[in-house]
This record gives sequence, C-alpha cells and structure tokens, in this order.
Amino acid sequence: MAANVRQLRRDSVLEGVVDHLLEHGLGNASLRSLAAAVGTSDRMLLYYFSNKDELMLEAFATLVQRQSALLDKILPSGRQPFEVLLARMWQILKAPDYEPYMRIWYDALGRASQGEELYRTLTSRVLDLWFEWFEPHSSAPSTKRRDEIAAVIATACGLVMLRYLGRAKEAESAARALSGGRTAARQSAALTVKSAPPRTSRLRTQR
Amino acid sequence: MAANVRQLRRDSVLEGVVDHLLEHGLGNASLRSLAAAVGTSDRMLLYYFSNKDELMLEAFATLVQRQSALLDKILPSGRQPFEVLLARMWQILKAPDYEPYMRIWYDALGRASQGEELYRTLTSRVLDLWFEWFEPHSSAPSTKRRDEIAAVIATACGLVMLRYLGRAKEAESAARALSGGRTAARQSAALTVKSAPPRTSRLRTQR
DNA sequence: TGCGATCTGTAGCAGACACTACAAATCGCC
DNA sequence: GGCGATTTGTAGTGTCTGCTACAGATCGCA
Repeated sequence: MAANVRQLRRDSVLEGVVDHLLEHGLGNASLRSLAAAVGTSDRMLLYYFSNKDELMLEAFATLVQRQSALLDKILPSGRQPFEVLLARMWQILKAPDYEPYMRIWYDALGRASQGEELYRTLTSRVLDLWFEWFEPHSSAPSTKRRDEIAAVIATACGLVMLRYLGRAKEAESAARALSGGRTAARQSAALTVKSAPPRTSRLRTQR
Repeated sequence: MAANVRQLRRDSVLEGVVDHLLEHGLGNASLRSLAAAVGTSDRMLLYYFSNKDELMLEAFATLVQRQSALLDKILPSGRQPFEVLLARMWQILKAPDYEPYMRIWYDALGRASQGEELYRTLTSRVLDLWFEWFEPHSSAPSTKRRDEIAAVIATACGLVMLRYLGRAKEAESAARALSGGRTAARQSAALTVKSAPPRTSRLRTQR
C-alpha cells in the first residue's frame, strides 16, 4: 500500500519529466532543472530513481509509449504502396503533435552517433516502433517489406531534417514529388518486384 | 612578421582542433581536451581565439572547406537524373572518408534542432554546400532543380541515419531500390557518358 | 502513545566547464 | 646587453553537473 503510493508518485514524476523533455529537449535536462519542472528536488528524483540513467531510460520508455499511442490514432487501413506510406509518414512526422518527438529524435540521434549507449537504445526503440507500425501497412512482399519500410523511414526523416534546418519549402516540394510522382511509382515497382508494368503512356498529363 | 608567425601557429592549432573534432566528435570537445589533443593548454586556445565560440566557428569553417574539397574530388560530369544523383550521394556519404563528417553532421543536427545558434550555422553551411555541389549536376528543369536536390539530400541523409543506427543492411537495400535498382550499371554509364539522359527520370510536378 | 520505517530538506562533495589574473619567460629590436 | 612587447604557465574564479551524508519530518501500525 505504501509501495503503491510510492509507485503512483513515481509515475507522476516520470510523466512530468517526460513532459519537460518534450518541451525543452534533452539538452538542458539536468536533474535539478527536471526536478524544478516537476515541482520537487533533485534529491527526490534520486530517491525514486537510483540513477539519472535509470530515470532517462524509464522516461524514454514512456516517450516511446506515448509516441506509439499517437501513431495508433492515425492508422490508415490496408496495405499501401511506397508512395502512399511515405506521404503518410511525412504527414504524421510534420504534424505539430509529433514535432516535439522529432526534436528529441534528432537530439538523441546525435548523441547516439557519438556512441552514447543510452541514446542508442532510445533511437533503436523508436526505430523498432516505426518498423512495427508500418509492417501491416506495406504492400511489399514479405521478403522486401522491411527494406521498403526502411526506405520510407529514411526518406521521411530526411525530409523532416530539412524542415528543421530552415528548408521547409524545399522539403514540402520534395515530399510531394517523392510520394506523388512517377519516380515513386517506379520505386514502388522496384521494391515490390512484381514485374513492373512500364506504363509509357502518361508522359505528360499535367502541370 | 611576428603577426605572421602567430597566424601560422593559430592555423596549425585550428587544423589540430578540426582533426580532433573529426575523430572524437563535438561531444567531448572541451577546451581542455581539445588543447591536450593539439599539444597545448586551454590557456593558449583562449590566447589565439577570444572565445570557445570563436574557435568552434572557425573550426566549422575549415570543416566545411575540407568537406568541400572531398566532394570536389568525386565529381561526376554532366547532369544526371534523380536516381543517379541519389546513388552518387549515398556512395559518397557512406564512404569511410566521409564518415567522420557525417557523424559530426548528426551531432550538430541534434544541437541545431534544440535551437543552439552555433550549430544552426554549421548545419546550414553544410546544407548550402551540398545544394551548391549538386546544382550543376541535376538534370531537373531549373525551377524544380532545388527541390530535386532537396529530395536527394533528404533521402541520402536518412539512409545514412539508418546505417548509424544499426540498420546498415536495410539501408543498403533501400538505397538500391530508391536509386532504381540498377545502380551499378547506370552509375558507371553516368561516369563515362556525358550526354544528358533524356526522359529517364524527373521529379514529378505536383498535382 | 510510541516505535520503526518511510519520506524529504539542507548542505555539501568532487569533478568538469569556460574563462581570468598575474607573473614569469621569451622574443625582436636598438 | 637591455628594453618593451609578445607569448606562456600557474593557479584560481564562479558555475554547473550527478550524487551523497545526515538529520529532521511524517507516516502506518502496535
């Protein structure tokens, strides 16, 4: 019962920490500032969690959980070709709801690429989440599915990167082209290997 | 003359700093560790450069310069379609020579996405470098060129990201698929033939 | 009511950080 | 050789970091 209360407080502290991370990033997440944001002291954080690493690890877990919940809300039905998946992911990733997660994503990515194990696990988990999420929506044959999803994730993340670096306009056009154009159709064909029908017909239909 | 000597020393210190950054990333780049790597003291770094920010800014400048030199060495001739450009950039970015730069790239990207101005300028410069580098090699019509290049950059960076996060295999397959599936053949053709390939590919104009 | 366990505040540690004060060494130049 | 400016080493400041020692407060339960 006492243990129960403790667990509850611990959870609420954790939620507050995650809120703060989403709002202010991993950058200035010292125990002191985190504690201040949640309304306690660093002493208390280290009472509930034995380490800062333990804190961050659990915070990451709920971060991934929240992200997963966000994704589930925007589930398209059925299996879709590459360009539809890409358009979908781009749409999701650039939505204001998702922006804080992407900011943390890039922050963690930077630290992970420096070899920090803690952040490697976070990025890996999020990546797994994305792969799993797309798994039932890819129309590629199962042997090629993972690769197609990888292409979707890589492209969408790259586009978000451009957005964050002040190239939002170009990112938008590129996204439209990649997900709507002939290029994408061919890519999809290449990925699905279903003997691409070379539709030479519509060379110029619009514009 | 004395001023000249000072400039020389300053430059050599700067080169050493850049070497260290390339090898160990921005993460542990404290004045002390940088100084130790170059063989001086932090006191000296602050003698040559008034700030740490000034040091980093100049280091970034030569970083971009070196990167630019690296790119110039692998210049394919003529304008190429999207798939070829993508294959090319993927090939470049994943090369061992370029890996340290990409590691720094992602590190800086993370900090930039947190709003740190210093790193925003670095990423912006590198981005500009890439855009400029591709400018004379894109076969897209001039109004669409920048968007096509954006697509190439975004996709390639996303693929590198997957590589760094332990999904090298998927990244490789995705790259092959995205760049047309016939990467090798097209690429060698691109290298030797200078005539612009006609309707092979272009980014679709949006609907 | 009182005892033991659970909580929490205060103060501080030791290390890292960018940066500085000050003085000693070194150098070019007359 | 000696003077003035440039170049360095030593030691320190103040701030921040994760983390801890210790003691007081609070609580459940007999």
